[in-house]
Amino acid sequence: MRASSYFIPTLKEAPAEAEVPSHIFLIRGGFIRQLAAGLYEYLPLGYRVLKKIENIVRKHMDRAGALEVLLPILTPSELWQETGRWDVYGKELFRVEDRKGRMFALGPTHEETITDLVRKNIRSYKDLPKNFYQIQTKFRDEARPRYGLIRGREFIMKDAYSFDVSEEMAVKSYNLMKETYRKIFDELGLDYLMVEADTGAIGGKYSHEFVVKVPNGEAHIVYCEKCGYAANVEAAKYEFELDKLPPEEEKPLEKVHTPGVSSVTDVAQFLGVDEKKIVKTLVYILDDGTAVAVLIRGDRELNETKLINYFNVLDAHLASSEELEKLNIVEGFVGPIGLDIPVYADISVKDLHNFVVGANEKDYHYINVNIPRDFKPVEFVDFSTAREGDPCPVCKAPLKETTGLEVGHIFLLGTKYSEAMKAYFVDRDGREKPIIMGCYGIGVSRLMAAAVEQSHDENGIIWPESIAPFKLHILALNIKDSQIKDVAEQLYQKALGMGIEVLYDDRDISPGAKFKDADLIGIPYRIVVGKKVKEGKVELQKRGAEEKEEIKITDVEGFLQKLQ
RNA sequence: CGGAGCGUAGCUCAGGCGGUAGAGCACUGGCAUGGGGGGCCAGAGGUCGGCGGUUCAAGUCCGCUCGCUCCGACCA
Repeated sequence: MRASSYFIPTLKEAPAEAEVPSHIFLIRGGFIRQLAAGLYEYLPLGYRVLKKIENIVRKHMDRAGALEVLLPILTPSELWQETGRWDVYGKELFRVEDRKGRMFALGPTHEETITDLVRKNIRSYKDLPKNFYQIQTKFRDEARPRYGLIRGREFIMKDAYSFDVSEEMAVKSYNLMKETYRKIFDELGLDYLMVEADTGAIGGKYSHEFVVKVPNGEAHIVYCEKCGYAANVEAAKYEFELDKLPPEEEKPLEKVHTPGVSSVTDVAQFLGVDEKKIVKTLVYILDDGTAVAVLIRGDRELNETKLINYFNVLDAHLASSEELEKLNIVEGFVGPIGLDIPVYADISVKDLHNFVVGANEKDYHYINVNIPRDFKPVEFVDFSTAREGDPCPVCKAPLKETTGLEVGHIFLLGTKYSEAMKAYFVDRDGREKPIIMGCYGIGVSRLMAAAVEQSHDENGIIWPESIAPFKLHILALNIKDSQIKDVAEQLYQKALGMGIEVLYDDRDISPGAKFKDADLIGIPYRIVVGKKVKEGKVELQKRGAEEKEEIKITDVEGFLQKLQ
């Protein structure tokens, strides 16, 4: 491709709204442009990258035996009503009405549609297993689209759905996808982790996320370097035993005056005790309106996902001042003793002795509290958020913490959708049974951003070879110099003839501008044709590497062969 | 959805004290040049987000509205 007839509108300055490297460089490099919040246009260069990512995903999905389909983006509301998600999915669902008043959703994901297809066309165990996938534009009316391609309202996703006759077979399908995902992300050249995850609103039995390690990522991950355990903090466990305080003789319960002192730090300081001996009492309101108290040691953070899962609700929130008042609970001095609502305790409170809690009375705390002498929680549950340094739940080595960008998520769904939508098959024994499902997503357009987040420098993008828009960039530094032009032209034709994807910068602009653009665009290999042609030499460079290498023009062919 | 900020040339931004709009870069033509966004000359480009109000006069003041961004909540 000749740069002079191509379309790469690079920018010297980043648009004011771009904050993160992938957003800045994809816009500056002429890969994408923004149309509206969360909506992006893929320009020729950007679309080349996107297609490369798609094709790598497609190749590995096909090899795994998955069957590519294309489902309508518009999905009738009736299907969403069947699974209850028309209401549950909430405002994130883009809803549209046709001229007859029938409601549709712009598909944010396609469990309903594919399950409908399968229930209408699969009747027997002989038709299973099957795994259908598609690569398609998805729509989610995000409350807050941000960071360019990382969180858009319209984005490209690969979504796959497996259908099996038994849980055992479904696990096999799930594991096959797990391996397939590894191959995909390996080939994309990304540094990623596969982590245990929470299933969230999609539901199901268990799930794993694939997370690209980037600074300031949205996903918080803990992982163990020793045994390989890794999990999203939403789902992460840790081995609490190692962090327990030593046993103590029980002292008599005492109420102490603590005027205006209510935060853990303040109470610990005021009473001169370790934060680990202060127990926080958090009042949560579940989505059915029930209030529960949850105790957790002062140095630990509560994990709302664990709480929501334990109580098997869709949502829960910390009680507001008004809600506390209605319950007759004294804000800032809440404690388990004499509380009228059910009290649950995090495992961090188990075997804790002579600790401090609020006295349910303004400006008072109890000290030397002991279980079960002074109160008895309904149950001890793991409610706390794992963090760096906590012992690994598998091997007890200290956990590490990192942030990342979720680029893939796989779920073993079980029968959630097949039962709701009556997707049954007739088994070998002649009985009708629900199909066991799994679903598997990859954020294709987000991967483009993830690759840039992970691979760039201050001058621009450094594309992994597998997804670079072109493999080779030829710069003719002075196109008016006929010798330079002839040599560059020759090399370009030769590369084209060898089937190498090459971008030839034949524009009549200054050398500096060409170098800057080349760095910004980030094509892996570069041949610079300049003054040295007079000595029969050109320069080779690899994007991201400092060194330049001068080689004889006659030797370029050998270099090109390596790029084929 | 709560909080905050910003909308002036293609991009980055100035002008804010009311008096008919500017810079740098980009763009067009010309000249000189050619190894890291370089120089000189000339030019084109704007209903100052929109609607309404105050005023002799509004980019500037007031009200409403739309859009974009950031923090948080939320998020397969």
